[in-house]
Amino acid sequence: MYGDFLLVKKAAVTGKRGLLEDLVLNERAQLVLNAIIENYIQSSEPIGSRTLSKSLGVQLSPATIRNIMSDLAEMGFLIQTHTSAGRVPTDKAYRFYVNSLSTPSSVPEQIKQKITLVSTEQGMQVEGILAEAVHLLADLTKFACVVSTPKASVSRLQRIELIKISEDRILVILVTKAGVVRDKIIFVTDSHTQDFLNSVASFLNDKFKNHSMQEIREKIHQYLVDDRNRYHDLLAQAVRLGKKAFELNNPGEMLIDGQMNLLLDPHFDEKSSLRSLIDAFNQKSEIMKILDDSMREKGVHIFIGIENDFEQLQGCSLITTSYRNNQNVLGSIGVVGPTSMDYKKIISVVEYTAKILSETITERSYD
Amino acid sequence: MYGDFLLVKKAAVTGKRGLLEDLVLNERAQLVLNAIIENYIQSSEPIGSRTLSKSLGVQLSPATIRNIMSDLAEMGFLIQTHTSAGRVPTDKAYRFYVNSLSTPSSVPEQIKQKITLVSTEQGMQVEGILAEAVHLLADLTKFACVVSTPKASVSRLQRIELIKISEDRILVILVTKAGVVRDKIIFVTDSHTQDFLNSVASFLNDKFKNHSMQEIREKIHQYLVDDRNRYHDLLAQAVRLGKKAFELNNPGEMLIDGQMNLLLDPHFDEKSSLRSLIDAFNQKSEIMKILDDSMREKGVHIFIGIENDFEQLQGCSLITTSYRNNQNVLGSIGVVGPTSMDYKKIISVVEYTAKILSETITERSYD
DNA sequence: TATTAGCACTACCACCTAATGAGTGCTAAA
DNA sequence: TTTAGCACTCATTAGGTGGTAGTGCTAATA
Repeated sequence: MYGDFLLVKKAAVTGKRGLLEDLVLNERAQLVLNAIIENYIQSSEPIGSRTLSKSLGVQLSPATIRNIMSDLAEMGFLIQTHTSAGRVPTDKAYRFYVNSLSTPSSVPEQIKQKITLVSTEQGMQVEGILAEAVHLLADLTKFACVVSTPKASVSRLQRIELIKISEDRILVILVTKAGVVRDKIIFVTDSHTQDFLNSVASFLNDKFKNHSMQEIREKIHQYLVDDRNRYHDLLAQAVRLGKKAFELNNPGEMLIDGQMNLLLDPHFDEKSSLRSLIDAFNQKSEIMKILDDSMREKGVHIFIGIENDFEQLQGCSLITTSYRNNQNVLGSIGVVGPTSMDYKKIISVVEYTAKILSETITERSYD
Repeated sequence: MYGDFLLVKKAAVTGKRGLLEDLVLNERAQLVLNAIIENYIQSSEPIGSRTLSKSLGVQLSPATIRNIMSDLAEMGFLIQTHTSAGRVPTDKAYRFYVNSLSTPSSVPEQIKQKITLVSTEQGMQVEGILAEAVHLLADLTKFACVVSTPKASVSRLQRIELIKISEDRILVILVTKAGVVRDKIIFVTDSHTQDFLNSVASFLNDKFKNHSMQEIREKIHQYLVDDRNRYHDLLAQAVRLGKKAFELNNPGEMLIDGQMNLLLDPHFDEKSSLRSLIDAFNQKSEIMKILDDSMREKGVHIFIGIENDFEQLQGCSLITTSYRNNQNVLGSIGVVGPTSMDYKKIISVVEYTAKILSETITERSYD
């Protein structure tokens, strides 16, 4: 049994002796593993010991590499598609590889220039900018890309408008500080004049401007709990309409671009793996969930293959990060691609795109 | 030479003797051609004389059918992939087939029920309904589907709002009778108070409510041509702001759904034909143009293969039709699929979906 | 004259086989 | 511990075969 000689107690490395909580590979094994992964990312073909021996910087014979590879396979970092084939990295290997990427590689100047292009048009609003960003990202990465639109709930109110549509319908328009305009219809039992609605809107604007939707909902709830008879008619009506107007509205949208890119990727050429991806995209909610989660914590989030909770996504990797204005985190943007994607490159491109996106949206915010 | 015996002078058929403007196939040739097309639509495999002889209603020997097929091939209705293969319909054949579909086949009750599902949610706005419709259509047809969002220009004004964002930025919100809310930022050189903007908005609303955007632009232009000194300040400012506010805004969006469906279709399994389709979808403008065109004329529009002006689309067929509210034609909805699609079915589904979509949107309109 | 039967021919396809080659694991030597 | 050497495995490829679904042509038939 070789096996063990590749392992170094993490305790020894970190200096915390005796803790033994995890194990890491020795230097040479790492070298080989990384080389395999990077080769495979490039070629998409199983890597054999001979080819690796040549391309590897260090002088190692194929036989030695075979020994190392054999051990790595036993530890679950590599698998063979069949006995006499080269080896292919597992999800575990990619995880190891990604974790070992300490310094985020910088984005090439050429790509930076392309990303700066976002938002040349002056009048463009948030949704347009997002669409442009996700399209750009899809173009740069050649994978499928997604972006979640800002959640209204976290943003602060800039203004509310109430527009009478018919006797029982009122169009509510909410403008948030983040620059997002949302509209919805509410139904009422008794009819109001437009003048009256204007007064109500004016009242709500005075009262709630600059408050977050969450706060507003809470305050309205408070009013309702209080004895409503204490209030004069306008206020009572305002509160009642306000409750409906600020009710939790659309759960947030998601824009997708570049799905078709996946078709051209050699890793998805068997139709079976595509089918599940199609399902994943059709049923937006799961991807949405991942994007939502990645809003909560700063930085780039990476989900590799089986790490995804959603089964349909376990054949691919997601790289997401949040975007924000100067006040709040607004949403997430991300890439969906094969587990064998070029993590180094994609991570940096996603990160940089999100940065530029944040800057652009901050510029357009209404503060 | 057989050839000619299949042809009947159209003149003879229509009764206009001597005109000779076009030629049509004789009855039996039509029968065979239609059978080939319908078989091919089902099986996606070249059709041979023997199989056809069996499946054909009329009693005809394979040899006879071969003669007919040979002539049809010579006339450009059929091609062979190789010498000893069965025959496959050309775009010309599909065109003939589609033209001969006189009575639009009715939609099966089962599918009708699914289509009625559109718009269960009460508060949903136009864009949401469109998204639902295009998703539904993609699901029913198993092809890629597109829908263009309503052009603001044709619709009538319900209301305009002007919201001060910063000293030099004003958020314009346009609500149309069709139920579409559009927003954009305009830039101004001198600052206004929100109260002033309210007056301007109120003025514009009084003046222009129920007028089409086109009319409004013309009227504003008229004001500007007139000596502007004749007007008092509010009006002058209103006109100036109004001009910017009603300027031709976004060229209209397009929603796409079900692109991935095309991957599963046997006709697109060679990557080459997919590539051009990906381009077509990335460069939305061309498909948009087709949708725009199909708004101008009533009914279902069918573009088969090479009939498409846009080269990237010449490998597939488009079926589009417009949707409307009770006032105006608003946009188009359509399907993009292989040239060998089941035209009979797809046409009827597109038509019916557009009908239901129109009804739903009319219901939600603000008139 | 239109239709059909018969026949020679073609080319794809599925199947087999053998050769090739890239890869492995193991063992023994350095 | 590393490496060279060797036997082995298995996917891939090329060549060859028979079968089959198709054609075109010709001559006989209704």
